[in-house]
Amino acid sequence: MELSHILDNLNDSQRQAVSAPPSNLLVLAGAGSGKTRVLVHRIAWLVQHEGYHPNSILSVTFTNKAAAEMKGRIEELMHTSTAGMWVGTFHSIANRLLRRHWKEAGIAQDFRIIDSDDQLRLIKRVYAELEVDEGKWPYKQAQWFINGQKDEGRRAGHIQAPELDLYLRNMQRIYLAYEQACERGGILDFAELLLRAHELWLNNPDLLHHYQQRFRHILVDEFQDTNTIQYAWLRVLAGDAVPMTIVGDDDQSIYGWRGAKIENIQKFKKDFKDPSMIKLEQNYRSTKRILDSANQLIAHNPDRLGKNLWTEGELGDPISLYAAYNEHDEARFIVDRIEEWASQGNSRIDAAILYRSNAQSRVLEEALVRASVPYRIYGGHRFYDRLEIKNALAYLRLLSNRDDDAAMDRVINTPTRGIGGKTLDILRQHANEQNISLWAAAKDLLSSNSLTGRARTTLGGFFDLIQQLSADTAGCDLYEQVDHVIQSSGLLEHHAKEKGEAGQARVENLKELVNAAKQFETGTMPLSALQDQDPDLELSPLSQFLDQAALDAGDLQADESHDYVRLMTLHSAKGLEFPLVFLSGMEEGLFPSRMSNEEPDRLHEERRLCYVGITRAMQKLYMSYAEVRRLYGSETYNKVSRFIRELPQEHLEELRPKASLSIPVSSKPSQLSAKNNVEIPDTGITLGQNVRHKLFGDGVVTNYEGKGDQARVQINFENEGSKWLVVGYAKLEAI
DNA sequence: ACTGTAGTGATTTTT
DNA sequence: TCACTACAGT
Repeated sequence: MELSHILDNLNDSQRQAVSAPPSNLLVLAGAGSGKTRVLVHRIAWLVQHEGYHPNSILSVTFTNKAAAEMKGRIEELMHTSTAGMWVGTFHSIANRLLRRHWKEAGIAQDFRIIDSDDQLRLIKRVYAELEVDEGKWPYKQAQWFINGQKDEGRRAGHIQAPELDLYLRNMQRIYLAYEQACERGGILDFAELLLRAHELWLNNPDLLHHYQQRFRHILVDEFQDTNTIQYAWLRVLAGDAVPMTIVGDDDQSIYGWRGAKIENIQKFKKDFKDPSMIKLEQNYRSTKRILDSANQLIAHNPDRLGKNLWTEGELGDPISLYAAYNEHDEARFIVDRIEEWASQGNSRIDAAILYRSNAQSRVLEEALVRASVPYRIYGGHRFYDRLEIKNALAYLRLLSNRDDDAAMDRVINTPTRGIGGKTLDILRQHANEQNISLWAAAKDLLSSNSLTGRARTTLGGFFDLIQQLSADTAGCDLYEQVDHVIQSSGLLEHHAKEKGEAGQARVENLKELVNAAKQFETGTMPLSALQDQDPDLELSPLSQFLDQAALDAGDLQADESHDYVRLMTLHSAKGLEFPLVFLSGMEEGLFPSRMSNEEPDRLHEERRLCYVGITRAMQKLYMSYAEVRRLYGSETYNKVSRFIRELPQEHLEELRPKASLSIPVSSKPSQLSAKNNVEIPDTGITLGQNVRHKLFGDGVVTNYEGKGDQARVQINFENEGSKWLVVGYAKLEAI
């Protein structure tokens, strides 16, 4: 077979990685070094050169987006379908295994997956059941605890809680009751999928052996993001039988706070047999100055595997640093730069504004709106997370599995049908006492005539509604089922009644859900990246659709327009690239976050986050910080981020050179009026004078304060309307 | 069932 | 500051 297409157009290290013998291999892939390319080409190499059957390849990613991209590129390169290959996220692959082997895994055949929102609701119910005081032990803390334990592979029963450790004893109690509630409802949360998949191997040696025979090679993307249970799952599956190719970058590990173990990369080198390592250091994305800056920054971190990005490309522009007076000034500056860039014939889609925390987006958004610049904020609510969608899905879940308490809990009185708190209490108590699901409890109470009056009527009404919906939609197409459910349940009407535009939007979303169901069935799903149906399994379309909704974000396709700026957190920018990038809020306390100040490891992760941010930029990078920032209602005066100081100064261009207007002011901060015509000492500039600033244009000097090189001049700029703007160290010329 | 108010807490997020 | 929650009152 002609194989040149697999190895052509690769650089030396890429080619080495792709064509390495099929044994354990670690590919240390720097940002923008073509790691997906290497993974895809390696799969093609294994199949077309080493003669592996496509079915014997297992390729694991973290996000659906990455999995979808990989599938697409494999098909493009190999001109074959990826249908037989196992390419998916850890969670979707775990789900696929558990759907097949639910018996061996000891779970319900029709188990449903719940997201963290439903998980929290369930935990709240457990609290009520156990009469735990929420004030003492916040719900979120229990959720954090449970997920953390599962990520480490620990069950509630494994925990050794000393009698005096009240925290641990309480958490264990909650974890235990939560486990039971999940068991009762046939519910699996995200962490449980992974834990069960791991236990599946441990408890069923024959099954493990079967899959070790089946998979001849395992490939893992973003290995630095694996947590303990994911590593363990891979470790057991691979054993000494299945070689692995892992790709990762320790310098881009930014998810330690949610359990990712950066050391898993080093562990791989120790735990797996004869691993070889190849570094991909040639970068095809950024200019030399950007790469040099990133390299020098990350060099401040200890214990790196070590890697230096280089490029054959241009030196490029310096990194521009802007010291804004406050967050509004910063936002205005960024918007001005974008408009300047757009006016030079560039597209706004090529520009991204990145920030450390979501709270920062608001001011930026305001500035964009004021300047009528189109933008889109990334992150936040996923399609399947919206209230109305979750409600609709809960009805569908209940149709698929009556025992799904999380679903029942959500819709039993949505829309309101007069089932009051008292009735619910009775129902829950009965369910707990009998250790049965809410649905079973309702059935019990209704048939035993132990309810009276209104409670009986309303609960009976709900019971009949679900049965009726089920009967009505038997044999229907999926989309008809969805459509029927949102209408007959009264959900559509309920949301339509909501006042304002919100109601309208919700109705639209519900219609979009029907549409999504239609497209899901016909296999033309633009909402989705998943499409990970197991051809060997007979799962109802509804179940498949619900799995999809649980495991996939359902992100809408990018807009038709290519003229909007993108705003996102540094975390969600990982894996992306933009010609023009702004890193905003480069201040101590914000970035690095004050929460990371205590532990060195957390600070290192912040530094890696900055490294990720810098390496997103292809052509031009701006960084900015605000001297004063309003945060949580009070003004904070932050120092410039240490990360700025860690950059090579020769690649930095300060848009406000400090030296150009250093004002030795010995007097107290002044409140002098602009009319006074007082000279600011040693500057030759007087209050009331007209000045020109190279970025802001013309203005009037109206005040100064501070002393020494801390002095600030306050200038009222004409083009800023009546706004006051204080500019420190500004380069000014008199006009 | 809806509405008002007082209290609270506030990186980062995928599945 | 502000957005979200729990709870009390109608």
